[in-house]
Amino acid sequence: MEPNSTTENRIKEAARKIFIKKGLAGARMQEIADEAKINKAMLHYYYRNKEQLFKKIFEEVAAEFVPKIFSILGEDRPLEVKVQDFVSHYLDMLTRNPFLPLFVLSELRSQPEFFENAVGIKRSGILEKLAVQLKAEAKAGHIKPISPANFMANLMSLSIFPFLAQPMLQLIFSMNTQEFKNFIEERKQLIPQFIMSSLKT
Amino acid sequence: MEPNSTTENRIKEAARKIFIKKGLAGARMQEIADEAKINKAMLHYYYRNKEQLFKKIFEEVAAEFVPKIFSILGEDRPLEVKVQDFVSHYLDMLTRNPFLPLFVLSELRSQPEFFENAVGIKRSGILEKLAVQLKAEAKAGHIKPISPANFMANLMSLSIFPFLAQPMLQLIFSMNTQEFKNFIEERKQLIPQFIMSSLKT
DNA sequence: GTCTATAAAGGGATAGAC
DNA sequence: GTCTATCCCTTTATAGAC
Repeated sequence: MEPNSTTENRIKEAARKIFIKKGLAGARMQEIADEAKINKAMLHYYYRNKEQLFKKIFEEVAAEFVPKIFSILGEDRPLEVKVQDFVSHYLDMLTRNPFLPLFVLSELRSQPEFFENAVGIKRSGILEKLAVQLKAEAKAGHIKPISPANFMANLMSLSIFPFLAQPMLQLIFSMNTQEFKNFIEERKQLIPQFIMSSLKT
Repeated sequence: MEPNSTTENRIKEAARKIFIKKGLAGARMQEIADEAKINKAMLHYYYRNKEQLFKKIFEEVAAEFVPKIFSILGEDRPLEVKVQDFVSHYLDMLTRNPFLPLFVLSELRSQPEFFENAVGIKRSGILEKLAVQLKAEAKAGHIKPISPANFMANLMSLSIFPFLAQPMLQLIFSMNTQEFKNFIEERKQLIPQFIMSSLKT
């Protein structure tokens, strides 16, 4: 068993696994209990009901999805370096947690209110810093002008979408799981190139 | 009521709406019946059970998601024109059906076998034509070399992801629904520019 | 804290009248 | 084809012993 194997930790790990795979509606309390190797009644002892257990898990997972990594974008470094760092770290994280984006975005659609707490990015000032840098670089003629929203949408799209569409991409391009991993690995180099080339004046 | 308001059509429209919003596990037969303004028993009369009703709907929706529009990419026209056409048409379709991508990709994760029939793209020869064109353009020095998988992944990422992440983007960038529509409208021009600039030699 | 047993609600499916 | 009534399995949640 795991190192920090208290009952509560086992419940959280099990719930995380099952909720991410099946979503709130598709998950079964019995399945979570089995995965945690405990009795179903214990779930209710620790977290009164399914909703509360889910809420707890979702908030933790959502906080990972819009992660510390975003702080990279607020640092005082050249744009290109920040893009490379962001893509590299984010793709690593998503390779370890490939189902995370679909889970967060799916549940976010039906439960938008869960998200507000989890997202620190809006209050962090990162976007403002990024906006200043994009404007400065454009004024200096280093890049084409671009809004922070479009810049971020492009960066996140190129990084996250392949994981959302993994089954479809594997089907269309006849990739097995290892080939998909190689594809992602290759994109760690390519995405920053795409982004920076598209901004060239 | 709708023009072609047979019972079967009303069931399909209602089921489509509810399944897309809640998914297979989250949808309730009662809710679909209410939406269609018929009795729950009628659902079972027309489609023996929930699974079959879902399968019918999913196949139709999946066929729209990897749509006729993809044939644009196989045509004998300049790359730039094809990209513009594709983005413009696809973003229009997604604006009319903003929940469609999340639905298809979510259910595809748990039911990959449903998709095989719906995807005509692999058998269509479009990818081969596209591969030839990308290779020729690169050899002629018009664009940087790029694999069809990366080209398609970029094109689909930039087009589809914003709809998947709509609630998150609206939250982070403080957009209301109209502003989001304007954002998408703007991207009809921007995405082809990004794509083509990133391929410039 | 942990278990067994069971209540209570939810929801898919069917029988049978019209 | 359409409805009402109902069955019955599944799943959440609780009671109560240890």
